[in-house]
Formats: sequence, C-alpha cells, structure tokens
Amino acid sequence: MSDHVHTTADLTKNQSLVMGALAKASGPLSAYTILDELRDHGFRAPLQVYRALDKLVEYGLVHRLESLNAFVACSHAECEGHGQTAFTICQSCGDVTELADDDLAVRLKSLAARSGFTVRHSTVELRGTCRDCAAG
Amino acid sequence: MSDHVHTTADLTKNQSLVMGALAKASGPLSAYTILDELRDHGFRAPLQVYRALDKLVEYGLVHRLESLNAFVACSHAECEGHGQTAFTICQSCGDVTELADDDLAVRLKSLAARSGFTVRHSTVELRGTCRDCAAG
DNA sequence: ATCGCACACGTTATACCATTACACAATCAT
DNA sequence: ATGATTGTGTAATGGTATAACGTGTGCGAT
Repeated sequence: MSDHVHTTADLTKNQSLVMGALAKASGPLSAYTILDELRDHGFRAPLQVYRALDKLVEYGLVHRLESLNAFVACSHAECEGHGQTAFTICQSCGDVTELADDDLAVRLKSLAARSGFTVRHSTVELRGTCRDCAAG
Repeated sequence: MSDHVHTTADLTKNQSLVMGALAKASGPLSAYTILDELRDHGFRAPLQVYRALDKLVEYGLVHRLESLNAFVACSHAECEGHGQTAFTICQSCGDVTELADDDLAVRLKSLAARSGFTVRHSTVELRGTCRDCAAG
C-alpha cells in the first residue's frame, strides 16, 4: 500500500468480497444481508463483515447510512476528497441517492464553528419521497 | 387532548416518566438505559420505553440521535415548529448540542428538490470535537 | 535468519437495540 | 351500551454490533 488513496485494487480478500456485494446491489445492504450473500464464499460470522466494512468506510469506498443501519458503495468513482455527502432516502420505494454539495459542507462546518465545534464527520440523511414515487 | 400541540402536561404516565428521565439527564440516553432507570417505577420491558419514545418524538419533545441509537430531550422550550434540527456530538466527551438554523432547513430542502425529492424529515449529526475538548 | 511487530483473519459468545404478537384496560363519540 | 381508538403489560423473538480469544502471514530491524 504505497499511499493513503485506496482503490478496489488494494483490498484484501474479505474487503473485496464485501465491496463486490455492495457494488452489485441496487441499494443499501445491512451487514447481515452481506453476510448471507457471502456464505458461499466462506463467510461465517458477522465480524468478518464488520471488519471489512470498517476499512471500506475508512477508505471512503463505502458509506454508512446511520438511519438505516445499512451500507452503500460510494457512487463516486473516487470518493476520497469530498468530505461531505448527503443522502436522500425514499420512504416509499427505499431508493437511496447520494448528493454531493461542497457548499453544504462549508455551511455545516461554519454553523458548528459558531459554537466552537470542529466537525470531523457529518451525517446528513434526508427522508421523504422521491420524484418517481411522488408522480406514481 | 384539545389540539395537536403537546406539552409535558398532556403526557400519559409512561410518557411523563420517560420524558422526566431524559429531561434530567445531562446527555442522550439509550432506550435500555431509560428502562433501567425506570424499573423502580414499574417499567419491566423495552416496549414500554419505545412506545413512550415514539410519541415523544412524534410530539417533538424528544429527538432521536441516529448515529448513537439514543434519545435526547429537545433543548427548546417549544420544539414544535422548527422543522430542522442539527446536532453536534463531541467524540471526546460525548456532549451533544442542538443547533437550530432555519436557513439550513431551506437549503437542504432545495438541494433535495433539485432531484425531485421531497423532504419529510432530515437527520443532521456532526461528529467532531467541542470547544472544551479542543482547548483541554 | 529470526525475532518482533502490525495486521488480517476465524470462531465463539455475548451485549445491545428494536419489534411482533397477544391480551387487557381506559377513554371517548355516537 | 357499543364500538373505535389509544395506552398498557408481558413474553418471545429478531436484528445489529462488539468483546475476547487465538491463528497465520508478511515484513522490517537487529
């Protein structure tokens, strides 16, 4: 591992398997769903999934959705670099979309800074109705 | 219950007990912590807590912190009305502070609206370091 | 070369968070 | 009174996450 930018090429076997499961999924997956999908590949215990997820999140390849207790592959080719990500979560169809707005990041940081708080990581999850479900 | 504005006076016995536990706590409490604190008052099962919490959250008297799986009493006397709340969560001392910024709400709504998404509820949780911990 | 270290991995057990299902009681409008 | 709604109590279960242990492997420093 030559530097701190990770791509899928750098991953260990377990990390690759978990990343693969998330990448081919259409939406977020829970750790236990991933476990079930990987039993054929030798996965036996939750910890194998959680350990891989921890690293993938650390590398910025995967995001954790706090309000769903689930995980999604980052939709940006190289996620490293944009500190702020927001998600929309449709309560009707379950669709999750990743929004990137650098200005939002700045705004949140400065809002927090007003009370002397330094932001390290931010969670922004918007629940509501997506365009398709509103139309249907 | 004459209208849809709830205050602590409107609460049922269980709701009052849970509200009381949260109100006198210095920070967020998990449902099971609340359960333990209320055993002396007859609480026996998690569901008693969760049912009360559901209502209190619905009434806007309590907020749920998704990233902590915990709950806090709203710090504003009358929380009903400000649609958007953001939290700072200090990773060092655990302190949780509620920020209100109406402009942020507008901004998030319009950001989502750009992709046709209608926001019903938003979660904004900023993790980092509070002023005191940065100074210490 | 081999020792020590860091790191990924495997397994079991456990802790923690939340809901389902069923039954009973209180309240209120008709 | 009756039925609808809401709150309550209890037991059982399901879902999420970590602790604690041990093993193996790669690799740099001595």
